[in-house]
Amino acid sequence: MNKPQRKKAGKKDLILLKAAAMFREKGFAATSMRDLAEAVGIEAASLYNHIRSKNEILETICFDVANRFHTHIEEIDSNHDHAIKKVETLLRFHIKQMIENFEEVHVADREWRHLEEPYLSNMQAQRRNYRKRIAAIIQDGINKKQIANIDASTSVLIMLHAISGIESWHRSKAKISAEELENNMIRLLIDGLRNSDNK
Amino acid sequence: MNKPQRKKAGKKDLILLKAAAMFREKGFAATSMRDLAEAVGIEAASLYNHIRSKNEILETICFDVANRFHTHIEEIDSNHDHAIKKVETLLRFHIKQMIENFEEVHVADREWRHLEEPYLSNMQAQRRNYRKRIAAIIQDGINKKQIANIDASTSVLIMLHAISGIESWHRSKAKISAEELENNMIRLLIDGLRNSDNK
DNA sequence: CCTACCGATCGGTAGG
DNA sequence: CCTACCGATCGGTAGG
Repeated sequence: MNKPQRKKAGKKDLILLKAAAMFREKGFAATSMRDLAEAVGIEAASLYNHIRSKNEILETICFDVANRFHTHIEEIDSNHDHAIKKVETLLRFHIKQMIENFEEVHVADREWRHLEEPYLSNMQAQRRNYRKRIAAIIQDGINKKQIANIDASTSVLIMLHAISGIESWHRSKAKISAEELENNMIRLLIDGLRNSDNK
Repeated sequence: MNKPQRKKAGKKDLILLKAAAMFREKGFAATSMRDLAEAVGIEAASLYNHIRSKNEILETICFDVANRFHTHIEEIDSNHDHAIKKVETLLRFHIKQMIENFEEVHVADREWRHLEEPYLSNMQAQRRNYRKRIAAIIQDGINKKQIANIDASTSVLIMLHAISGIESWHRSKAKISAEELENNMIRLLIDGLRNSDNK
C-alpha cells in the first residue's frame, strides 16, 4: 500500500467524532484535550492543527445539530398535514436522530450551556424559538379541534425530554429494538394529544 | 424548640445548598471550590473544615436524594392501590420533588456520573433497581388488566425523563403555576396508561 | 505532527 | 477561619 486512503478532511472529522463520544460520556468540562488527543491517537498539541480550541469543537457539534433540527421543522411547517401527523413526523425525526446520531445529538442537548458568548446566547435563543414553534403547531391543532385541549407548553416539555431519555435506552442491556422503541414512544406520546372522539 | 428556626450544623448545610445550586447551574466539573467558597462567603481552604472533599459534597447530595425516593417507593409498594393510582402517586411525588427541591434533585439526576468508586457503582445499581421497581408496578398493572398493554420499560423511560424536564419550566419566563404544571403532566403521562375501556 | 514548555487554575494541606 | 503554598493538570503556543 502506498498511502492510507485519505478520507476527506478525515482527521478533523475523527476529532469531532471522538470528542462527541467523550463529551457525552464524561461531560465537556471533565474531558481534557489530552484525553481527546489520546483517543484520536496523536499528541494534545497536534489537535490544534485541526481545530482552534476546545470550545470550537463544542460549537461545531451544537450548531450542526441545531441546524439539522431547524431545517426539519421548516419542512414540517411548510406542509399542510393534520396537526397530529405533524407532531408525529417531528417526534419520529427526533427519535431517529437520537438513535442514529446519539453522541452528537445528546451532547448538543446537554452540554450547550458550556458554550461561550456570543454562541451561548445564540443557542439559547434558537432553543427557545424551536420550542415555541413546536408549541405553535400543537396550539394550532388545538384551535382546529384536531388535538385535545391540553397545555401546549407542558406537552412540548414532556415530548422533548422524554426523547432525550433515549440515552438510558442506549445504556440499558436488555434493549428492545430501535423500531419497537420508536413505535412505543410514539404511541405513548401521541395518545395524550388525541381528542376523545377520534381515539 | 426554644430557639426559632435555629439551623444546627448551619455552615455545612449552607455549603451543600450553595453547592447544589452551582452544580446545577454550571455542572459539577465546571464548578471550582473557589467559586463555591465565594458563594458561601469564606476562603476556599476554609471549606475543608466542614467537608472532606469536593466529591463528598456530590455524594451527600446524590445519596440524600436517592434515599428520599427509595423510601417513597417502599411505601407505594407496600400499599394495595390500583396500579394506575400507584403510578400517579409516584409521579406526583417526583414532580413535587422536582419543583420544591429543584437544585439537589436535578444535580442528583444529572451529575451522579461524576461520583467516584465505590459510590459510582452503588448509585448506578440503585438507579437501575429503582427503574425496575417502577416497571414492575406497571407490568403488574398490565397483568391485572388495570393498565393498557404497553411496553413498561419505555413508559418508565418517558415518565422519568419527562419529569426531569421540569428543569426547563423553572428556567422559563412565562411560567404556568406549579399546580397547573403538575396536573397537566399527570394528565398527559397517565392518559397513555389507561385501558380503552376505562378511558 | 512532535517536543518542550507557558501561565493559570485546580483540589487540597500545613500551620496557626 | 485565614495566609501561604503544594503538586498536578489544565488549555494552549512556539518552533521546528
